[in-house]
Amino acid sequence: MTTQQARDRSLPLRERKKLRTRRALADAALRMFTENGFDATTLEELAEEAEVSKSTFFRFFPAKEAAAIEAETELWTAYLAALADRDLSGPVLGELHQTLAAAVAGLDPGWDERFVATRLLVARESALLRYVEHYRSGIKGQVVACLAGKLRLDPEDLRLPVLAELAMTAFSLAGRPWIYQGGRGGRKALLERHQDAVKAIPASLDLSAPAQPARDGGN
Amino acid sequence: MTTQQARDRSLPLRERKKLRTRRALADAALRMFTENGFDATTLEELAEEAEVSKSTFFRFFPAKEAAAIEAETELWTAYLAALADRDLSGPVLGELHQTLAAAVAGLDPGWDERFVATRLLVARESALLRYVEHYRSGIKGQVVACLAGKLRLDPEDLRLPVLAELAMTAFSLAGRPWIYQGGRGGRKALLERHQDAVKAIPASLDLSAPAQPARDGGN
DNA sequence: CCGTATATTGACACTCAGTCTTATTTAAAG
DNA sequence: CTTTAAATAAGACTGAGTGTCAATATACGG
Repeated sequence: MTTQQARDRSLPLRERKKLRTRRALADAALRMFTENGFDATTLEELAEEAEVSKSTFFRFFPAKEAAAIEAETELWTAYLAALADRDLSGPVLGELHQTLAAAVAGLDPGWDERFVATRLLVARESALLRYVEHYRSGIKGQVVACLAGKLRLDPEDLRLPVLAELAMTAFSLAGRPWIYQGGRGGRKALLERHQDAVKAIPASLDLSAPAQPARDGGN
Repeated sequence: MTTQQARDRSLPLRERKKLRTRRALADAALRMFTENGFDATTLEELAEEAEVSKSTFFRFFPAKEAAAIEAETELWTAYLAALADRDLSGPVLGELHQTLAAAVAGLDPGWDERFVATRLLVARESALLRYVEHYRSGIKGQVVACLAGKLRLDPEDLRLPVLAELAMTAFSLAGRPWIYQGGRGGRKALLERHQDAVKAIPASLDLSAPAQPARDGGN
């Protein structure tokens, strides 16, 4: 289901075991939270499912929520790595868009399915939504720092967080309808939606209200 | 320190008491979390400081974090109210900017000071940061819904969340340096910074990297 | 193959946020 | 003053998250 590198002979036995445990916990979390609900699933049950103790769980994940969003984590980790490697040239928003697209293209074959399941779960469980928002905000901060370094700009330059925000927002918004269709069309379809969302950004700034709206309530 | 309407004779006694209790809890939270740290302050101590029981605390606030960010809550509540009342005409981003400025202008005289203290605390305590991020995200959703109604657009229109995000991001970014100067210049200075941040939005989209950067590492 | 240093783990105790129930108090209305 | 409805205090209870310690498994040098 997850990355197949757990049988990789290149890694020492100890590391392979750790990877397997981590995957077992993440898979169990996604499945059990989806089936029984986040609150109704206790950590002990989850740990027992993966045949480890509660203490071991916390050696792999900093919180109950974290185990459920591995697919999200893989995505943004790949994004940050791709960004660090990239030579930027031309409009930065476009570069961020391409970087994210490249990161998505390089993910595990099974990632699509897990990502859809993860985001459906997150949309249902507010505790997870909160956690993901905070996680993405941390990523955004790292993107800003990376960009400031590459572009030799003041890290306080307001344009950087705006761009980082827009790039991530566009992707997340693009993902929403894709997810509710069960990921139809695979990640190729996701990237097309992402493209559209990026185009919607300058269009947003041009959005105007009619000069004199009918004034009959509105909201 | 907080709103002075607690002695307002127009309100029934019971309501006045509730307001006083709420303020006592919010003030105690801001002060105690700042002095002793968020984790080191238990709910029982906080409740005892305000001379109520733990159960009462949870009748006023949904979480320990919520009591510390009343100033933030007042701001965005006023923003939503101002937006609901407003007739939109012209570029929407500019309208959101003006709406927020009007909301800030209408807040309590003591709000500035509490807001500075709140945001300094939030920046220090990651649990509070997480909570605020989630709170603002909920506000953003309400802004999108309100805009969709007023502009008669599909609530799924990607431009709406982008605009809502940009308006809030601009304000929060503008607030950062203002806060670290202790709110120097009052809310007038804050609104000037806000103005600059809004201007930085279209400038962000134009930001380009040099065609061939020196390629010497960067980050 | 064996013994030792070093991670990794399980078991357990502990704190505290948050929920729930019940009995008591207090404001408002008649 | 009495009745009614709301607010509150007190305290039991659940479960997440932390810290400690002993047991166990792994890597590694001989």
